[in-house]
Amino acid sequence: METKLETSRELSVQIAKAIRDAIIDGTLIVDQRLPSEAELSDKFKVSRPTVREALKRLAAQNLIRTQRGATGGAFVNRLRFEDAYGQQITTSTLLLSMNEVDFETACEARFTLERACAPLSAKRRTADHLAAMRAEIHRQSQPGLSDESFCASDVAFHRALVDGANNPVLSYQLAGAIEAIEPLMNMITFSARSREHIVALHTEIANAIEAGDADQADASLQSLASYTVDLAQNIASMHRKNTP
Amino acid sequence: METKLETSRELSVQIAKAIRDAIIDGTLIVDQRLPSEAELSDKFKVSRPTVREALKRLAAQNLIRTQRGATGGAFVNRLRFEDAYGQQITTSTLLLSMNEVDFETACEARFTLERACAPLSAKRRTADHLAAMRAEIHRQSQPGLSDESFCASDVAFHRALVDGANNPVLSYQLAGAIEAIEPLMNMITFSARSREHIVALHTEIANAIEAGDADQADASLQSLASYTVDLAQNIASMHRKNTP
DNA sequence: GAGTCATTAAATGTCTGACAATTAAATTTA
DNA sequence: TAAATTTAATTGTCAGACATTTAATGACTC
Repeated sequence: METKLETSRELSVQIAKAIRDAIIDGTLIVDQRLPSEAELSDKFKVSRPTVREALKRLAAQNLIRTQRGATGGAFVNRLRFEDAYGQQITTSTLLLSMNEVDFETACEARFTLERACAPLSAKRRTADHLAAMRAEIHRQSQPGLSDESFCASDVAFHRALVDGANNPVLSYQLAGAIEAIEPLMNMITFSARSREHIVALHTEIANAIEAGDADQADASLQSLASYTVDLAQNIASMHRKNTP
Repeated sequence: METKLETSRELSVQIAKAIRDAIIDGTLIVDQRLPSEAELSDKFKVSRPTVREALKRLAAQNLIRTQRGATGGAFVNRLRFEDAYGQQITTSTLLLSMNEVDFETACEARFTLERACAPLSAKRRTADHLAAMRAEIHRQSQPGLSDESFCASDVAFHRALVDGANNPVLSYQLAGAIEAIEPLMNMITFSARSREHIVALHTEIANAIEAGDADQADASLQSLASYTVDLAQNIASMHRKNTP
């Protein structure tokens, strides 16, 4: 582990950086135990609270985990895709809400990326992925489903589609794009008619994926994209009319 | 801000969660000042070090920033795309190195996503984006360029291509996919001949983007993708032969 | 009156030292 | 041998203090 620190910035930041770098460059490997807090404060010549603040920074990024007790300590975490998903989604959600990205932009990003996955999914999807998609379509057809549940099912459908590409990196990257948009989608009220239309398009997509027809899947996804944007624009314009 | 805390987990985790929730649900809005550490420790009935550990967790996620001095304190951060890029790239890099994703998978994800951006970029790129791409091509043609610099320029070229789509959400999502692969690419030694080939393909792509020819851009990207994978596989098999 | 400089107060950053809680290993005991 | 107990190491938490930074306040000079 590198002991050299810059000057000027906060100590806990510098220490966190030193440890993070050691993890990234492989000096500290997965599941390896870091020195105890007392040893670290010796090593870096700072007090224990300062070391602890640094460790908390790393823990917040899932880079380390800590265990109490005799054989306890801080251990380098194996970053798992599921952990990273969570971070991705939190960050993406905040980005979308705080930067006030408009729905159209977010939607375009989502469907652009998703269409890119469709050909791979058409080739590689397993029966499980297809079953998951069909199950969500079925759920979406239930009358009396709340708008939130409908949206949640929509997200699940699209994640199954992306997972069908059988590329964990793609799934990871897409998770942010697909899930982060859910809060925005939740502002839409889905009429019975629009739900019907969406379910029909989902069915088209599932059929195309089942048949291995990438072009058809792409076309249906494109329809769904433009329909979704239209829907949002209608809602927005109606909203503007009602609250001038 | 919600004061209710669960039991059983660490206090600093619970406090961080309470504040994070307040930020996400809008109770605390951007640039708003949090109570001082002393007030927070009163409010949550914990000591100041514990509050500080909680704040460091949030700072590590760029959710808050702190300022010292008279009017200082912790403020809710407006999460900016550039901040998020950094997080994305760190996480993606770690994921790739620790999960030992093979080059082919990472490469497939990258080029799949990038090809999705190309049509948008062909339509919307500004002169600046095009100039950036040409500049990187020029850099890549310089003899005596180190492999690291060649890779860095490669990344810059592809980021310019993606940025040309003029969709910040896309740029954000792609940043991880493109940058995280650089460490893997750095393990490749580029011969003069392979550099030449890559530069030629880059030129094809730039020309297609300039002409607004999405199909040609896609085709060239596809060539580049398979060439890159081949290159990596040759290196890998040579490596296996030399170190049996 | 305006501008410059010192003072002050509030806040975070850091340190010291202590105790509590937890956990695995070592030790003792039946 | 096996169960119970003790022990030691480590993180979690606390209290109080001092250092550092920063902006606002007030005093002084021109």
